[in-house]
Amino acid sequence: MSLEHAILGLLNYEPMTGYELKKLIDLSISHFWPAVQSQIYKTLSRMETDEWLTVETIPQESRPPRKVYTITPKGRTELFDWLEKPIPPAETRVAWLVQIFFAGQMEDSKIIYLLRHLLGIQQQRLNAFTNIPKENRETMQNDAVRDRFFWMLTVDYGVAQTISQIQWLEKVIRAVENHDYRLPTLEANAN
Amino acid sequence: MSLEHAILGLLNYEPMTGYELKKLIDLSISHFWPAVQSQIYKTLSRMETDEWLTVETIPQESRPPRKVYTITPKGRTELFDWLEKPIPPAETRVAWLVQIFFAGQMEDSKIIYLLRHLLGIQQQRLNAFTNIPKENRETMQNDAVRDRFFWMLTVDYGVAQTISQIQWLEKVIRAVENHDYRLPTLEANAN
DNA sequence: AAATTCATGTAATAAGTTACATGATTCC
DNA sequence: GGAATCATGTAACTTATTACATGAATTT
Repeated sequence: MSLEHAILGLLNYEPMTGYELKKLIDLSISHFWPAVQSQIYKTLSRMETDEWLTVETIPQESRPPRKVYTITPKGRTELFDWLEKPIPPAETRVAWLVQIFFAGQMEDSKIIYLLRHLLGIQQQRLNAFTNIPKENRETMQNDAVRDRFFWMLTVDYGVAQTISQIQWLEKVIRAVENHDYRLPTLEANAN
Repeated sequence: MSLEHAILGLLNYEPMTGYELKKLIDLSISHFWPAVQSQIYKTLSRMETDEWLTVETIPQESRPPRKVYTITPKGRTELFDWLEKPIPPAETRVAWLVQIFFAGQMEDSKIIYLLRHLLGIQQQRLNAFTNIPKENRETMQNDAVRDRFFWMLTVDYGVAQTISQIQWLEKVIRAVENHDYRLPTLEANAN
C-alpha cells in the first residue's frame, strides 16, 4: 500500500487531522494516488494501531473533536525505509484500451466518437495541470526550494504523459478517419 | 469492471475454457488489464449466473473436465453496449510518484538510485514490447487486418507512453545530477 | 529427476468505493 | 434560503491478490 506512506510523508511536514489530510491530498497527491475520505479515516486508525502515529483529541463546541495525528519515530523510520526502496511500477488498468483492443468489431464512426471523447478529456486534464503551480504556491507554505522542485516534478510528469497521450490519440484519429489500417511501427514512435 | 468485458470480447472470437482465457489474456490484454487465474474463474462463474455465457463441460480422463464457455446473445449485447460507451479514464495509482513527491527529504544519491532503477525497468519494458508483434502473429490466427490493427494499436500506445516516461526520467536524472532544482516549466514539455 | 503443462477450484486477506449519518456555522 | 465548510465515523459491497489444493502427463 502507498496511502499510508503518503500520509506519513504529509504528517512528517506537520501534524494534521484526517479532514486536513483529505484536503491536502486532493490538492497534491491525488493526481497519482487518489483517496476518498472513508479510506483516509480507516487508514489513520490502522496506522495508529501500528504505532506509526499518535493522536491528540481536541474537543470542540458543537462539532466533532479534532483528532490531530502526529508521526512517531517508528512511523518516520517506516517512511524513510519505504521512500528509499525501489518499487516495481504497478500494472496500470486502462479500460479504454480494452475498448480499443476490440474496436475491430465496431464501426469507424463509433471508434472515432470514443477517441474524440478521450482526446477531449486529456485536453481538459492538460489545461487543469497548468493551474496547479498557482494553487500550490498559495496552499503549501513550505519554502524549501528542493521540496517544491520535487512536488512540481510530479506535475511535470503528468503533463508529459498527457501530452504524449494527446499526440497518440490525434495520430490514431487521423489514421481511422483515413481508413488507414496499416500497422503502426515501433520505430515511428521515436521522434 | 472491465475484466468481464475483456472476457466477453475474447469469447466473441471463439468459445474457450478459463485456462485458455488466462493464457490468451497474458499474451494480450494483460498489458493494460492484468488478471490472475483465480479472478478469471470467479468472474466466469458470475458471468454464467448473469447468463452472459453458457458452459459445456467436457469430461476428460485423469484431468479436471474442460469447461468451455460460449458467449450468449445477452452477453453479446452487453459487450457491444459497453464497447461503444465512453469510459471516464480511471485514475492511475503510481506509487513511485509518491516517492518523488517526498524526495525533497532524501539525499540526491538515493533519488538517483530510484530514478535509475525506474529507467532500467522502462527500458526493459520497451524492449519487451518489440517482441510482441511476433508473438501475436503466431498465437492469434484471426487474419482480419482491421482486428490486428487495433490489437497492435494497444501495443503502440504502450510503446509511446514508455518512450515518454524514459525521456522524462532521463531529463530528471540529468537535473538531479547537476543539482539543478529550477522548476520545470510546462512549456518545455511541448517539444 | 525435475519442471512445465493442463485444468479446475477455494479461502483468507487487502484495498478501495459508495452510501449513509450527524449537525452547527458561515458564506453567498 | 441554500450551499459550502468543518469534522467525525460506520456498513455494505466490489475487485483483486496471495496462497493453498490436487494430480496425471509430458517435456527437458
